[in-house]
Amino acid sequence: MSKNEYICDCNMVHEEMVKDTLSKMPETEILHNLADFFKIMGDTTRCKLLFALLQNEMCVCDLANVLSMTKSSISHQLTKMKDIGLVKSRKEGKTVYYSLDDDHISEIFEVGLEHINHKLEKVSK
Amino acid sequence: MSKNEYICDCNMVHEEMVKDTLSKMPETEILHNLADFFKIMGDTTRCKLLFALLQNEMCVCDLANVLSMTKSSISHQLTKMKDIGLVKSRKEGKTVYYSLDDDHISEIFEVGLEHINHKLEKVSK
DNA sequence: ACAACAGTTGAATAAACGCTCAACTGAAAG
DNA sequence: CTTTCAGTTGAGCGTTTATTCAACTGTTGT
Repeated sequence: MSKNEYICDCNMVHEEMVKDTLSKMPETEILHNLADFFKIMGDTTRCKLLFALLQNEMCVCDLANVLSMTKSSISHQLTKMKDIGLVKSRKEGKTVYYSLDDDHISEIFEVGLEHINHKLEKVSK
Repeated sequence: MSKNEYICDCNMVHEEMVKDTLSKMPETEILHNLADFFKIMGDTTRCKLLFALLQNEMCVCDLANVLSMTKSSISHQLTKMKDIGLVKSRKEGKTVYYSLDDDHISEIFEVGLEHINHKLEKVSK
């Protein structure tokens, strides 16, 4: 693999390491799904929804009141979260109850929260 | 807490649960930081960068070649990742080496990857 | 049959975001 | 001192995205 096979216009390249990393890189589809998954978690409104659903199964009205937002915007966000497999829903009469879909979700959410608290502690010292 | 204290225009509210959830809800600052943190992980380019740095410390040129992208766009993304505390850097002459900042990062990345693989397996069955 | 209400949906708008380009900084080598 | 090159930076462009608004669906109670 000669330097001119590389796309980027630079010479400071550790060839072996680059080759090795490329060989281990997961498929684009997987990385794309992973990024979409984190992207859905990457919004304050949806983080609040996740936290609420971490405590209890809740209906759209409950969530709208917890977040002080309209049913419409909550519903829009829940749809996205459901599409990506973060939450699931269950209908009971007129009411739709939402809950977390999978144990990985709460694990990731909590490790993330731990990380943030750890960072904030560091800053305050 | 009477129903007209709620902001949302609906009656189907489990008051106790809503009150309880509100009392446990982390500070806005924390949830905002958490969301920003996940948002930064929520991009295919940055997920690739994280995966690469999970293998080895690398310079901008290495990363540009691994991702087949310009140094400029890689540098822009690394700046964001550094701002949020995902990566750290070290200068050696003209070269800047980047690496993951914290063990939480690799943990969250790997649990996320596990989650995605788990989902994909389910679909293929 | 009809009113009331939980929830969904689509279009519209404004803000946020990623990549590109070009100019720039600063360290190393001649 | 000048050239070279790794890396950074800011403006500009097109795309994506969260919220709002209004209209709609479907279930319940009268």
